[in-house]
Amino acid sequence: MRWSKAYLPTYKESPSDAEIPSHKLMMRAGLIRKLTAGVYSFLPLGWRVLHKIEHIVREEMDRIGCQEIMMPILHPSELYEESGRLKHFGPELFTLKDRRGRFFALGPTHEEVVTDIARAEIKSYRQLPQTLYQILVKFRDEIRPRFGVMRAREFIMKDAYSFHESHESLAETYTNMAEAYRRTLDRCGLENVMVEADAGKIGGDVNHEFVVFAEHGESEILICSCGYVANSERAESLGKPLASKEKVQKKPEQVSTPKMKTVEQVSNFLDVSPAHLVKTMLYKSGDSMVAVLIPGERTLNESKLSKVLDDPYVEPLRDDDIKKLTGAEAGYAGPVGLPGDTRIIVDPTLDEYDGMIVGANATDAHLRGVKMGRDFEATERADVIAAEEGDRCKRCSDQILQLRRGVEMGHIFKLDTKYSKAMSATFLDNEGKERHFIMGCYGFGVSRAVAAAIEADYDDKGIRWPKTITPFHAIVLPVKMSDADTMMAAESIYAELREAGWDVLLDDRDTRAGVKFKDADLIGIPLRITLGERSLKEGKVEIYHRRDDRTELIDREGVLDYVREFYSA
RNA sequence: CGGGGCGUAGCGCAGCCCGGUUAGCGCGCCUGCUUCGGGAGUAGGAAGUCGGAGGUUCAAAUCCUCUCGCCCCGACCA
Repeated sequence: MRWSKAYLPTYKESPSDAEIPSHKLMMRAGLIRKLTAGVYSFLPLGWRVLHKIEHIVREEMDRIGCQEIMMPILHPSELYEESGRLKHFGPELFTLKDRRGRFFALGPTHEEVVTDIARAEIKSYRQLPQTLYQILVKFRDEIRPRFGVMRAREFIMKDAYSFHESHESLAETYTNMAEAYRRTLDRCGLENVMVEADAGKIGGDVNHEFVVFAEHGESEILICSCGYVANSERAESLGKPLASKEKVQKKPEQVSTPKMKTVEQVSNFLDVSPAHLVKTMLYKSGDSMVAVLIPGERTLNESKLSKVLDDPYVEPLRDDDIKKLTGAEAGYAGPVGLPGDTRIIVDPTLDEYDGMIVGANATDAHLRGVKMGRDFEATERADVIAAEEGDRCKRCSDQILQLRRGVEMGHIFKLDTKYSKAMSATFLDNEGKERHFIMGCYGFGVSRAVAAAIEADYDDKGIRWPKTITPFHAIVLPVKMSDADTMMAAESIYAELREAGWDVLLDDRDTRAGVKFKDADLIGIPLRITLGERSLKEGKVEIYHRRDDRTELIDREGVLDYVREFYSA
């Protein structure tokens, strides 16, 4: 491609609405342009990178026997009523009406559609297993789209779905898929890790995320040197060691804590560390009331609580309901003397406590020296706190968890029969019995990967593409456009590399060399072939390595071999 | 959805509080001359519904009301 003829606009400055490096650089280097919040066009440079990633994804999917298809974007809303996901997705689903007033959704993922396809054709266990995939634009009306294509409302995703007669078969595909994801990310040059994750709206139990390490990623990963690694939404830990303990008293002592509602206020007021306090958080699950007890300085992980209660719709009590249940204003709830049918869930980190300070279920009062098992009974003991950096690892119990940030690039799920049951998708097994498909689904964020690759490696000059997904393998930069020999060399190297199948960008713009150098750095092509008057006279050209910021002089004749060697390494 | 911020030329911004004639600056863009290996200099030039609608006023980018859009923070901390 000749830059003089190409649609490759670059900016010196970042648009003011871009926050993180990848977003700024994608705008500055002319990869994308925003249409409206969370909706982007890909310009030629961005589109090339997207294609290269898609290509790698296809190869890895095909390698493990997946078959590519293309499903519609427009989905009749009845499908979501059937699967029960209408309310799960809620406002995140983009919906529209046709001229007759019938409702449709723009596909956020395709479990429903693919299950509808499978139930029509797959009738026998002999046709199983099957794995279908597609690379298609997806729509989700995100609460808060941000960071450019990193969290967009319209984005490109590879989604695969597998159908099985047995859990063993699913497990095999699941393992293959995990391996394919790891290979895909490795081939894209992205340092990644597979972690246990939270299932979110897709459902199912077993699921793993593939996270690419990046400073500005939205995912938090907790890692232990013993090998334990998990998403912070799901990670388990033993908390931090207690510095001091509250003494148990003969019977709970009621202390006056006027207007002291937060843990911070109460612990300051009583002059004890927040770890002495036990936070009582009140929830409603169906018709039953739930009190959750966790250490004062900890955060409750609602997703864990949902799982413990087996209820995706758990919600915190509102202030007036708190008053009804405890008889006190919000801020003074405690486990002692709650109505008998209240479920009391206690986090295991509280086992280490002797006494506790808890709300008194009376406005402006707390109880000191409370003992669990004597003053109140726990209904259940379950891990519900959010793990944090610095916690003791639950797996090995003597190492400390470290935090690393990253971008969620892939997410794979064992769905079991969640969708096949909801949508009555069945086949006959070898005994002639009707059974529901056992399913898996596997998503990969293709457009997000473009941003993640930039996020994972850039410098103050611009992007540094990994070799495998770079939009161009080399950029040819003639320094002096008015010099005939320079231009002749530029044209011949450009032609030579192109004929050999390399993607080459020729910067034939009639502009100053400095501008070209800056732009070349910005768009991050791994190899720059600089053609200068002096070195050309000696039959040499300069090769500049973007990643290492290093220049080499080589013979003009050796260019093709040099490029070939660079990319085969 | 709650809170905060911002909409002025393709991009980055000033002007607004305290209303006043042709609305500025930098980058970019066009033309000429000089320059030419790390975002050139110079002379000239094009480009704006001041997000939109309504209002106040002799007069509105500026004040008031409504509205649309964009960005950030939050949406468990009792």
